[in-house]
Order: sequence, then structure tokens, then C-alpha cells
Amino acid sequence: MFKSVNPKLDVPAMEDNVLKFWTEQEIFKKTVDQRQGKPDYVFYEGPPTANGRPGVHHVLARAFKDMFPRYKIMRGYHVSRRGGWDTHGLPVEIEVEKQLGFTNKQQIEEYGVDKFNELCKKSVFNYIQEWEKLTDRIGFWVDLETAYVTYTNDYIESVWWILKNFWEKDLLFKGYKIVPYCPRCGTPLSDHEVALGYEDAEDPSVFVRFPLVDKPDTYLLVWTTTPWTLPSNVAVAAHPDVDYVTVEHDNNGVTEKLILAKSLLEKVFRGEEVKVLDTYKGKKLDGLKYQPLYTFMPVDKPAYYVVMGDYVTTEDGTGLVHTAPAFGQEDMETGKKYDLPVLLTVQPDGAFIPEITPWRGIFVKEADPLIIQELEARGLMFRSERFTHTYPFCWRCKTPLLYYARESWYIRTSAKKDSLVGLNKTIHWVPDHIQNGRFGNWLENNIDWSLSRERYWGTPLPVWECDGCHDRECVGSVAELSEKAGKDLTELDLHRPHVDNIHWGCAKCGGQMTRVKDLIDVWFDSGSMPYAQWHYPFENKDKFEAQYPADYICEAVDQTRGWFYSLHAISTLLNDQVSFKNVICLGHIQDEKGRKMSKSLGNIVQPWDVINLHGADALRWYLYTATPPGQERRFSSDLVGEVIRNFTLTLWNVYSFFVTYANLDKPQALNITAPANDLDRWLLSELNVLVRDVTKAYEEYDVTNATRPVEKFVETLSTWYVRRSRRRFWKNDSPADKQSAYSTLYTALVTVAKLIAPAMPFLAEELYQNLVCSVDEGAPESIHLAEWPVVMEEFIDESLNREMNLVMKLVSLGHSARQKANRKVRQPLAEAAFSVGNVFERDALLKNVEVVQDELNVKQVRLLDAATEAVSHTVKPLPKQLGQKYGNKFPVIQKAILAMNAEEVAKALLSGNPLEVKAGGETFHIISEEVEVKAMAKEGFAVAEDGAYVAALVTTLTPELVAEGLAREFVRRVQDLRKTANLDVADRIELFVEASVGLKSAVETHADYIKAETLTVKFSFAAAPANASVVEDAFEGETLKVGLIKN
RNA sequence: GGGCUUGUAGCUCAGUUGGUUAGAGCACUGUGCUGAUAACGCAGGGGUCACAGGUUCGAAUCCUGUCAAGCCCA
Repeated sequence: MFKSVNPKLDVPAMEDNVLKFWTEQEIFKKTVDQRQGKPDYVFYEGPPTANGRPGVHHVLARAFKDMFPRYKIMRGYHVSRRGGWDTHGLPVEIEVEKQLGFTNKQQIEEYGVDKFNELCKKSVFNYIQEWEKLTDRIGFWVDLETAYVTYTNDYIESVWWILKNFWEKDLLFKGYKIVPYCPRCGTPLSDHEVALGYEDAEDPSVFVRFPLVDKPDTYLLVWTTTPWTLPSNVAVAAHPDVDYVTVEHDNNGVTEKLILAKSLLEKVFRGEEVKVLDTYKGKKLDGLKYQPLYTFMPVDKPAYYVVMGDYVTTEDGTGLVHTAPAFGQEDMETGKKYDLPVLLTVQPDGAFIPEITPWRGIFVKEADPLIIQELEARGLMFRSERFTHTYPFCWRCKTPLLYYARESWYIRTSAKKDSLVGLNKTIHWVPDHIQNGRFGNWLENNIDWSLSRERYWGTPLPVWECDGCHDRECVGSVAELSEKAGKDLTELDLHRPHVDNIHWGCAKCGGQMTRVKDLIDVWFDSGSMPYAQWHYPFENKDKFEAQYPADYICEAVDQTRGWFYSLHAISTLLNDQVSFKNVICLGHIQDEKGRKMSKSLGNIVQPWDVINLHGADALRWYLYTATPPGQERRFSSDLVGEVIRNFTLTLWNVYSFFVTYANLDKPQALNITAPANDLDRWLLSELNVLVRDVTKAYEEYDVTNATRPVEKFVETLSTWYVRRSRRRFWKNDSPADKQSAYSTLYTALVTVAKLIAPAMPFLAEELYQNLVCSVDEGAPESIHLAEWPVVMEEFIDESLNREMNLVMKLVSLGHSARQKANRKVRQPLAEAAFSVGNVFERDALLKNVEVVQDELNVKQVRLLDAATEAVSHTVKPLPKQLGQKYGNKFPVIQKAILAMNAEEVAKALLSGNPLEVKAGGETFHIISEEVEVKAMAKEGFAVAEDGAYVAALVTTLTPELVAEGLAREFVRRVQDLRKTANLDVADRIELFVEASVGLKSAVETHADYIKAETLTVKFSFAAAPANASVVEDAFEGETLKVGLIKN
């Protein structure tokens, strides 16, 4: 019937078998093909780069990516899941540079850009086999055979088409960008490179007087650490809400007035006596004109006045910030805002341009002392010192970096800010705070997308410029390029340097059109994937339309400004539409000590180490259940091992139990009908609640709630349902009841398998193959082709669930009482009495008396009753009820109730009448819901309590009870012996017993019970023959020697 | 420096519109149960709910500030 199941599960072997089955039967392909024509569920794969080994964090993302497509397939959707590879960008170049031993761009140029790019192209797939192997092994179903690759001409052409669209909408433009720049290497550095080169450095710290136009004896006191930027000063920034002062100061006998931030007076004058003439907010300085320090360069726009900036701090300096848009990020932003002129006074080699006559050709840092000298000579220097701070240097050549304006291409995203913000409000974010927090804020403060990169391996910016009249054209397709160039360029590699060699005559002046040298940001590549993966609009219009926008994407949280943004921005600017509807934003993985995993710390956990030990399912399940998705998570292999012990094996054992007995009994039918047995009704009720809750969670992209409740259910299934039902499977006089038990357990197992299929695809498949496919030839051949379970509302009985919960609770209390009285469970006791909180619970207990009797091994179960036995009461005023009703009167009421006689209070409340309480000069009528009344057994009981619940056991033993206890002890020894003798569960035996008097008498009395329990057909009080399995033992003051022979 | 997030037992995490005794699993100790179990039940030890103020009859929960960690930006 069913394939027999080894209770000892070899997880990796099981998973390998399932993988083999999927491969051989092409199950993944079938999940796509068989849903052809069904509604599409669209998933986008955020492309990784395969030039490094995949790590645990990649497994995390891939596990989450895999889950929802699997779920949706079972819900009957058509889900095509195309893989993709991100192949361009600086990290790729750096790998190749390392390989070639290069340290600067010069070397790449000398080596040859074509050869360099060839190496880049090869290196991006260095580890592709490892990626494919891991992807396959963790069960991430994604189509890698047709995966899109961002370096292909088709992909690039689509990206060009998008850029041309932006160009035509005037959304693509050239501007300035401040970049960290190495004047010796002649190149800007990436953030990553800048981070490599921070060192302590000594720099000037100067306070300069800027004379006002209208009041020449009044000066703005301005602080800077880069005197060389003063010749390009065009404004001074002040904070609108900070307090500023005008002070009178004695400058070598001449009285002058200085303006600076109030809170910095002390720091600047260092106790020197000054007279504060006026105090006011920075706002008041707005627009105040001053005389320029230098006029080497003409300005074509208004300049030399005070501007407002929120970024101005009063930590250092004077609260008045020298502003030179060419040499600082904030300065540039301010410059754009106020339309200030940009005075580019420095050449690319870091020396002053000829216009700066006194210092022409001098490296700026070396000009600092000369400038200071010059300002001192003019009486404008208030103070000049040196100070040490952390400053970035070029990591290659140790030259101090300059923040320097470079020409750069931008996408005018800020023009579409309202759309970006508005469309974001329609996206479902998990966790939801990203929507208005990190992502929303980023959109609210949107700045234009800096698009260009001065590099080699990437999508070239398709803009050509005339060397004569500087007219520019943007090219949106290969056909267009061919037409302009006057030759067929279909075969042209669209990368540098090939594309750089294409020229044509300028339509306006006849000059030569040459491509600008820039590449575009790789994020633009990945954000273009909804279009470019299909070579849209040149091909596959239908596919694009069917696959846009995505229903679901998932990446780590660092992608908010990466892929999530690039997708959103491109889609908004191009189509005014979202490109994804649901997104899960994952937290990062840390090591077991909460540190970042990094090569340098040597704390990287290799996914293979975990998978080979515990399997892919356990790893996946751990990732889903351990932490809410958006949170950082500490990770170690041991934590994954807990999944096996806690969840996998528990489920596996229930499964193995079912198969073992089902194969013995061969139950007729396994389909479910309305069962008569309460335990079955309860399990089916809980099961359908589980289906309902898990389904809801999947629909809401709530991974934690789609998985954790299954764990809880399986635990209850094993430790309550199966334990309570065990005898119904192997010793049951009622065929109908046995049948019902099989059907119920079977249904639970198959349903659980389906519920975990998206999360633990291997185990789910293994269970399904044996439980379903081996008995139903018409069933779908894989669980991943099966239908998602439907909630059968008619089976849900919430009050039954509450009832069973109570029973478990009371049984647990009963065990606790036993423990306190030191009465082991094998010893039957006369009775257990309970006190519960309300009528519903009283009825629930009475309904389940037999279960409680059996669990606690007591002869009678009943309610503690004040009328028939000595019982005392305690009362507890309930803060929630009373506090909400009476507010700040609660404490006095509570005190008053506790001061009253507990028995009288209990009596009143139990009778259903309100309790009159006098407190604080008022009278309150307290009703029974507002006070918890607990009955306490007075004497002769072993008691355990929790809240309103009390379990009280009668622990006195009669000789009959003792004998019964001994009989059970005897049975237990025999069962052990059966086990050690390796008997089969159904084997019949013959017993030979030598026992002390009391035990012998007990065994005789309970002989029928013993024979039935142990499947004994022949029984004798005699010494065991030599071929018998024998055990000797002593307990409860008795001795025993028992021998067993298989009959 | 700014934005977002997080801080609860040795570890991983729950903790409902604020309700007085803060829970679970793992690990540890003791004990019991078992012919599915690699288990399970019960009990015990283990907590300044990061810290400091505030609001409230009542704060892990709400507010303010501080500290620490992570990510993104500067």
C-alpha cells in the first residue's frame, strides 16, 4: 500500500532523491506548462552577479523568492520565472584589474579596452556553475536556461531605447556632480575606494572676514579648512533657525563688528571680551550681500550673498559656511537651489587655472599657505591655525582627494517626484515601514539620478556629441545607429571601445559626431529588466505586456536605493506605472555573534556546509520562521539543526507512525467524512483553522505567519492527537472508529504536506509521493502540481478548539499536582477534582472526563464543589475589567475587595449577584466578570493551580490501586523486553515470571489486562528457558525476573 | 551629521487597543511517561523588558532624551 517508512530520516539523501525525481520528470517545466492559459502571476528575478561565490545571504533571498511562485502555482496561476544575470559594473572591473595586477585606469587604457572588456565578460560567469548548483540544490525554481544577461546587445538596445525615450522627454541632461577625485590619477573614486583611504591629516583651519557691502565695518565671520576653495566662493550659508549675533570686537585698536552663531561665541573668542550688539535668527541674514574676496573670474549670475541651508551646524566653525559649488556636495546642491555660478578654478591635475593669477599652476594644497598669507596681508584673516581631522586619500597613490565638480549625466527624476511618491503609495511593502520610511523618504527628497560613470565595462551612454558645434544626439536603437553611420551595424558589439568608433557627420555644422565616453550606472541596467529582458519594444511585445508589472519581487533592504528604486524610477518615468505590486525587503544575515559576515573576519558560513548537514528544507524553514523577514538575523548552522529536531522529525515520526499502522491494517478508505469521535472532530477543526490562517498569510506575503502556525499544529498533532489516539490505531474494537482515525490523520498529513510545499518543497514532495501518489493513480504527479488545500469551514468549531485547549491545560495541571505529591503516572489514583473559571469551561471538563481520567490515570474526575467538601476561596479583582470601568478609582476598589471576607465575596459572586463594595465614600456594584474567584481544596488533596484553574488529586492509595499500579509496572517491563528482543509490534509471546509475593498477586489479579497489553498468549509462573529473553528488575519494594519467548 | 530599523532569559524569538504573576523553543538540572518518536510530560534555576525621565490608577507596550547595533545617505 504505502512504501514503508524508516523512522530514521536521512534528510540529505531524501532530498537528493526528490531532486532526481524533479529532474527526471521535469516537474518544474510541468508546473509552468500545465498552467498555460491560466492567469499570470508575475515574478521578477533581481539579477545577481556570478563573479563571486553565492553565500548564505543569497540562499535567504532565493528561499523567499521561491516561496510565493510555488504557492501561486498551487493556487492555479501560471508563473513563468525567468532568471537573470547582472553582468556589468565596477566590481567586475575590479576583479579583472586584480587579476591583471592593475592599479589605475591608465593601465587599462594601455592594455586595451577591448581586451579588458573581453576579460570582464568572461569573468562574470566565473562562478556560474556554483550558482546553478546551489540554486538547484535549495530548490529555487527559476529558469536559468533562458535567463536574461545584461551584457547582450539585445539587452543594451532596450536600455538605449529607454534612454532615448527619456532624452525625448527632456529627462536626460548633462550637469555637474561633485565627486571625490584623485588629481594625480586623474580619476574620480567610487565610494568604496574612498572608504579605503581615510587617514588622519593636518589641515588649515581659518576664520576669514567677509565685509558686508552696505556696512563695510561689519564682517561675516566664516570658517573653512580648505582655503584653496576661497577663490571660487560665491555665497555664505547660514541656518535659518539658529541664533546669530553681531558682536563688537577690538581688532588691534580698531573696533569692528562680526557676525557669527551665538552658540559658538565662546569657542571662537576663547574668553576674549566681546560686546553682543544684537541677537537674531539666521533667517534675518537671508540675502545679505558681502564683498567678494576675489574677482579672478567673472560671474554671470547674482552671487556673494547669504543663503539658507539646513545642513549648517554649530559644532565647529562660526555657523557661517563658505560655499563654493564646484567643490562640495552641499555647496553644489545649494548652488542649484539658488542658481549660483559655478567657479571651476582648478584644473584636472589639481593646480589652479591660469585665471587665478597669483597661484596659477600651483597645486591647490600647496597654495593654501600662500592664500592665507595673502588674506592676512589684506587684513581679512581673523585667525589661522592648523588642526587634525580624518580626511580621504587616494588608496593607490596617497594623494589627498579633492571634492571636485565633474561633468556628469543625470536623469531628471526630480521632475517626476509626485508620480514617484504617489505610485509608491500603491505598493505593498513588507515590512510596511519601508514604504513611508526608508523608501518614501528617499522619494520625497528625490534628487536627480546621477547616471554616468567614467568606466569601461558597462552599457555605453548612447549620446553622441559634435566636436564642432557640440550639438548632441541620443541613439535609441541599433537600426538608428546604422542609419546615422551609414552602414549596417547589426553585428556591432555595443560595448566600448567598438561603439566609440562609430562616427558620423553633424547635421548642423558638418563636424564629427563622437560618442561621449561615459557608461551608465549599472542600476539602470537592472532597473530596465522588465523591458530589456524581453528585448522590448523590438521583440516580444506580448510577453512584456503579460509580464508587467510584477506581482512580487524580493531582495535585501540595501536595494531600496538600488534595484527597488531603479525599477520604480524607470517604470514611473517611462509608463507612469508601478513595476512591482508586492515586495519583501529582507534584513541582512549576521554571524552568530551579531557581526557582519565578511571575508576579513573569517566568519562566513558556507551554505553548502549547512545544506550537506541539515538539508535545504531545514535551512529554508529556519529562514522563514526564525525572524520577521525585514529584520537582521543571526545565523549559525546549529540553529538550522534545531529545525530538524523540532519540526522535521516530529512530522516525520507522525508520518512514519501512520504508514506503519496503515500498512498493517490496510484501511478501506482515507477520504474524510464527518467523524463521530471528538478527537477527530477537534483535529479537523484545528486543521481547517490552520489552512485558513496560513492561506491568509500567504495572500498577505506574511511569511512568518505562513509558517510558524504549522510548527505549532504539528507539535499538537504529535503530542496530543497521535498520543491520545494511539490505541485507536492498534487496539480498536470499533472498525468505524479505527477508520475514522486513519482518515483523520491521513487528511492532516496530506494537508500539512501541501501547506509546507512552498516552504519545504522536498519534504512535502516526499510525503505526497508516498501518501497520495502511491494510492491514487489519478493524482497530480507532484505536490507542486497539486491544488492548494481549501478551507472546509463546516469542520471549524471554535468552541471545540477552546474546549480541547482547556482539557490540555487541566491535564497539565493534574500532572503538576502528581509531581508535587510524588505519585508517578503509572500508579492509578482515586480521583481528581478541578476548579475552572466559568460555565463553558465546566461543561467542557465534564464532556471530556474520560480523556482526563485516562491522561492522569485516575478513577474519577469531577468538579471541586463547595457544597460537598471543604473548600476555601480566594478572590482576585481583575485590573483589566475594573481598571477600564473605574479608572483611577481602581486601587481603592481593589483594596476594599481584598479587605472583605473572601468567602462572602465568593459566595455573592458565585450566586450571580453583584457585590456591593464601599470604597472612598462611594458604593460600587461589582459583577462576577470583574473578580476572579478561585476554589482551593483545603485538605487531603495534592493541588496545582494556575490563574483560575485548580487541579486537586486525592493521593491516598488503596491496596487495589497499588496492585493495579504494580500490574502496570509489570506491563512496562515486558514491553521494554519486547523492544529489546526486537519483536515486531504484532508478534505474540509466551511469558515466564518469577516475582515477589505482592507483585505475583497483582499480576494474577490483572492477568487479562497484562495478556491483552503485551500480546501474551501463554503465561506461567516458572523459570524462563535458556532461549528466552530475560530481564530482572526491582521496584516499589518488589522483585521481578521475567522471560519472553516469541510464540 | 541625517533617515529608517532593532534592543525582552545563556541562545533564537513571541508579547493583542496599556491591565498588575512578561511567555515559548533550545540549552542546563531533577523527575516522570512511552511498543511511532532522534521524542514527550511535569518541575526547577535563569529577566533591572538597553538606560534615564515623563504621561497614567496602572508602562515591556505611549511620549521625550541617552546609549548600543545594523542598513542607507551625507
